[in-house]
Amino acid sequence: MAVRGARIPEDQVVELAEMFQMMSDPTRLRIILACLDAPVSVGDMADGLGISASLVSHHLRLLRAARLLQAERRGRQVFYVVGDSHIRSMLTDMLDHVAEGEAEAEQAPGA
Amino acid sequence: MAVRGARIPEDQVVELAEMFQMMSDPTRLRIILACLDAPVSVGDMADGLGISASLVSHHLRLLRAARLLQAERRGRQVFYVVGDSHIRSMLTDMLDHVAEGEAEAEQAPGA
DNA sequence: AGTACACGTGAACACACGTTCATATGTGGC
DNA sequence: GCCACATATGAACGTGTGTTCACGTGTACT
Repeated sequence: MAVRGARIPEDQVVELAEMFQMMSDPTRLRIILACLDAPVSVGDMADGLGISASLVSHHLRLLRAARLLQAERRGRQVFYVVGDSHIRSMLTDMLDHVAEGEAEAEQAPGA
Repeated sequence: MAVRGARIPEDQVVELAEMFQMMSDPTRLRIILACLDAPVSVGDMADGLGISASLVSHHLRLLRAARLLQAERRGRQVFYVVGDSHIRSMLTDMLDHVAEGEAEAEQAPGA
């Protein structure tokens, strides 16, 4: 039997995998989620998430390179937002999905 | 300013990150995509994707544990499918997304 | 210019991850 | 029982990755 997955171009699979990899780290995912609704400065992220500004900056570099976050200077601070609206809606959907899953698990314990 | 991301429960962020991590490896992502529409046996995946059955099995173990794929025995073969329809639609959407991106890049080269 | 603040970068470390090879488990037919 | 086939598992290896610490860059203000 033919495998459908093989028909999808390698490049697109790799690109998609790279996007997922950006969201595969809890710290980095928290950073992305913090920039979902409105631009947030690097310092506020560090404070809000309880991690060093250096670590935030390292992750922001990757997220910028992957075009998941857009940077904008305002004074001496830099604000980051989720650029792609498609990504934004996908993330909110996924959040609801895991929230539902947790609710079900609480409803039917032990299964 | 308050960071919205901090309000989301740690557990859910971690769980979501784990789901994304499952899709963050090209090989594993190809396996998932191969099981999008219909159940596929381990051997067919290995053949179709051009990788060893052992490697496929290793990845399938993770995907099973993450509840992304469901296993079903039929004779001496085991068939795997994407269990969650939410995940299925999310993946097809994401595939379209990257496909569009590639199309635009081809339309406006160099930018 | 010089100081204080916000952010970015580089090196180094420990750890996790994907892959391969060899071997085990399980299933169906003789 | 035995054999062939399909899938699963374990160990081992190289590589990638997240984090920390120290330092560099850049921007505003006096």
